[in-house]
Amino acid sequence: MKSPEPLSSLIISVSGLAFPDWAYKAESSPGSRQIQLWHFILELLQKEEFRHVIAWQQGEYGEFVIKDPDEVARLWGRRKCKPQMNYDKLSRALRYYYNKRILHKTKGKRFTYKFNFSKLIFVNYPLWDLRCPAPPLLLGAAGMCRPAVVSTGLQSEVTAGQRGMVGPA
DNA sequence: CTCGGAAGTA
DNA sequence: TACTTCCGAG
Repeated sequence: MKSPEPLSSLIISVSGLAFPDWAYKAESSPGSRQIQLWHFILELLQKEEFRHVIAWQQGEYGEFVIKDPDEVARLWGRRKCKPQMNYDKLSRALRYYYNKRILHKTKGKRFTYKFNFSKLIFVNYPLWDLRCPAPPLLLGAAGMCRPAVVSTGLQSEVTAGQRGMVGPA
């Protein structure tokens, strides 16, 4: 069954924070796209209820540690309807992110990866409000830490602004 | 554990 | 395209 809700007014509330539905979609796709793994990881990273499963690495910019690989895999598998998911497979998906420049591995540190935020957040989360215990990740760019109450007007702004590339030098 | 090729799925 | 599955190598 398809959701009949209008794209403009769907707001998802998450432990004090509100996220517009488009925040869950990838860069350029107005329609309904499946959730991305990095979206999911960021999602878990925001909720304190998963702090024992996955959390930001204190002191490191955008670095996070998967404290309970099996649980993260189980949660990911549930979201994607892949009951057979496990850390071996999930980590393979994460490794594909290395070339995509979304993530990279923190060598030596077990279950530790790091986001390449410089290219990710600004393109996909123009209004992201990350108040994680970690460093002030996205400050510095245009003031984005705004209340996530999105109106219809912002959507077109986002859709239009996405092509403003932030590509490699 | 971590890496990345190769084949398969939707 | 974005993984999922399987797996040999380091």
